[in-house]
Amino acid sequence: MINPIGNLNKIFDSRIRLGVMSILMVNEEVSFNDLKQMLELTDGNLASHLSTLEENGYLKVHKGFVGRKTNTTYSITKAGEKAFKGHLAALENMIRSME
Amino acid sequence: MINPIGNLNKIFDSRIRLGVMSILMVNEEVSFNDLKQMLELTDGNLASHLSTLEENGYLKVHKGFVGRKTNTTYSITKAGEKAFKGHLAALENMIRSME
DNA sequence: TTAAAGTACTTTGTAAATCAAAGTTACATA
DNA sequence: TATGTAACTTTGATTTACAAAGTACTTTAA
Repeated sequence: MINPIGNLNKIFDSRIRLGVMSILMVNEEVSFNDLKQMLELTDGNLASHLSTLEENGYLKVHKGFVGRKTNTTYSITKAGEKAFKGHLAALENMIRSME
Repeated sequence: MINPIGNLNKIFDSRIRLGVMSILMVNEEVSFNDLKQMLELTDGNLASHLSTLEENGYLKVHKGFVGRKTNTTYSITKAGEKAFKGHLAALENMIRSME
């Protein structure tokens, strides 16, 4: 039998990174503050998970303004989309063996 | 918006515990060694994850024999089944928002 | 009858991950 | 001038994960 967890992506073991990705799959661009509120996180915690995702090439950052306030938004990359879909497929496979 | 990761079960953040549970959802009883081989783990690592699951009431242990060799098997409890299904439902909910 | 091997752990020690809180930089508004 | 907001980074503590070694018991092979 093949290891049923071997295809799961380690980056997505974290519930927070999983949450960020699932939000960015739906929404083209989401701001730092929106993510923070949706996921109920402290600044530091969110920032560190975002940088993990960014370092892995799963999302990209846009620094802009809303009026005169700084506004950082995040969006998923092609690689991120692929990785996330791959992870979901692996989860599905793992669970499909249940039938 | 409601926190999309709030309903995920922390016990199942671990890929290994997720793997154990998914195996035990299919198979009525699985031995320590079979789990070890299926998940490709060291004894200690598997044992510690199993005891976490046991402490949470998600699986139960049966100590028996095969021939004259000791043989420990594990099976899922009702609570474990419920928790696992709940986790999967939470994952699905989180992802369903993608459509 | 020693020796080697298997089962199912527990213990030990280290490394990695997680997180809150505080500090930081930069601009904005009162 | 002082307070506020955004988006971090740094710090430090706690938790988690893991491999490796050790343990207790039994079995099988030499």
